[in-house]
Amino acid sequence: MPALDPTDLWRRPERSAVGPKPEHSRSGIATAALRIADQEGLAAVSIRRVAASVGAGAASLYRYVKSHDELVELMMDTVSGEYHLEPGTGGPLEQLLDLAHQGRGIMQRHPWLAPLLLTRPSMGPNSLRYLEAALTTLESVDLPGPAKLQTVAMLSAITSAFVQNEMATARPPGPKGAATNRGQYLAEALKAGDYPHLTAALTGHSDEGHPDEHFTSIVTNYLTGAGIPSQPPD
Amino acid sequence: MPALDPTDLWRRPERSAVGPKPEHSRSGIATAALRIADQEGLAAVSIRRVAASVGAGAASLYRYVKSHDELVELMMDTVSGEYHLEPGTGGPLEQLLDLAHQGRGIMQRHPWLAPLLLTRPSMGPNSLRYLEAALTTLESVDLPGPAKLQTVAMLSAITSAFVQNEMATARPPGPKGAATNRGQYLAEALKAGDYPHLTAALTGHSDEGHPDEHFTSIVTNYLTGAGIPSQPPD
DNA sequence: CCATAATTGCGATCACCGTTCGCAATTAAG
DNA sequence: CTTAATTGCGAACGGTGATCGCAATTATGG
Repeated sequence: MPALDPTDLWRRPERSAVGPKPEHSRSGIATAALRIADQEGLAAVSIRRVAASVGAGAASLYRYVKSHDELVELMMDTVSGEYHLEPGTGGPLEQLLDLAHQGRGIMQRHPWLAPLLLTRPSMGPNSLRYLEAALTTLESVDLPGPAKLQTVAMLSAITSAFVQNEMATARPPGPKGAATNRGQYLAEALKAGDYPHLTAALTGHSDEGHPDEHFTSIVTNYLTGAGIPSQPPD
Repeated sequence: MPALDPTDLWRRPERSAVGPKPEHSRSGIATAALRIADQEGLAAVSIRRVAASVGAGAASLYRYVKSHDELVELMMDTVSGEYHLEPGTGGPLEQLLDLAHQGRGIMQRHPWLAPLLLTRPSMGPNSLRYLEAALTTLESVDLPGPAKLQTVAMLSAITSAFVQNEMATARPPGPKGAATNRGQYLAEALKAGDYPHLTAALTGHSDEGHPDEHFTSIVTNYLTGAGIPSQPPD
């Protein structure tokens, strides 16, 4: 009976017919929540915090959003609006590649996004618009519908995975030579003599080229393997 | 100053020299936490819940684990122990493919694992053993150390992404014809006429073959593109 | 013009969470 | 046998998501 599905958010009108005018709005709440999440992480996005940030009482937020999950759903759909979805040029592969790069940019701007994207795909209007655009890209490709969906989903998944890996690898801003706890422990473990290959792999100094090209090659590889052509068939 | 790094767990001895014998153990706590997470989801794994499950007071758990994060780290490393890491046969690609399949199995057995794996890689002994095995697989491959690490990390990432996508797609156990909320909303949105390609893609009945083969082809594709050979060079 | 009905804002409150503190009880070492 | 460390844990603190009830506000129908 209870509305546990955050997707219910999109079935409710933002404002109903009668009653006092709301002092706030979904978009206002969304941008406030976004600012907090971008700066302090998703964990800092609590109902009370967001409410205070827009100048409302804690309980008032529930007039705009039925649950914390719905708030997150709102945030996800809002950032989905950052895609530029003009028709685009090039073959299906090139267009999907462009979408993937855009997605990577969005996930980098909003570090909390990538993990969520895999666990709970959003179904808001902006997210659906993105999906539609991605599928439009595959219009000329001869593949069953579900396969196209799968491909687009895996594209997002790979992008998310890449970005998360990118972020986990990125060394935290430690300007001083202060050894991190993690590093200290690792050093101990390696000194013990087990894990010889791990030691070797970590010892070799990091030569990792430009991550942009790396990302491009991974995605291209996947799409090619999935049967997405670079040029539309004639 | 505070030990915020969950990795600190592995630097502490399980039992110290003096004092009364502990009534519980890390592994006991881990298995209790695992049972709860597997059955009711990671959100149900609270300190109090796990403590009660092993017959201890809530505050007592902190004698074994310094924080909730460490408890999760303990859980992750424990399931990492489910890998079978015998040397294995075949070329590097085949061996990595086998590890990926094992990983998929583990993530399916423990649905809470996949999302965590990307966000917070574990560094416990079992996790390191896995990493070592994966790198041993690449012994004969001529690639710089960091590149090998990247490859192994992306392999886990892709596997996690695939499993999460798999689970999100899997229809929840709705035996009756009861339309889910999500479905209802989607139907409405599609009926509006926007999203024609999405509609088409969803209308086409799902013909998705065996997901095992799909997974194999995706991973093989990635590994091949990453320069991992099927047979060791002579 | 006014009464009605719906809706908003929100203080108070509930249950639960992670975490800390202080203390009695237990144990190994000197 | 004394000492020092360690365990188990009840109680408490601050924060969380969520609910309830009520006063204030508003568009609509009579």
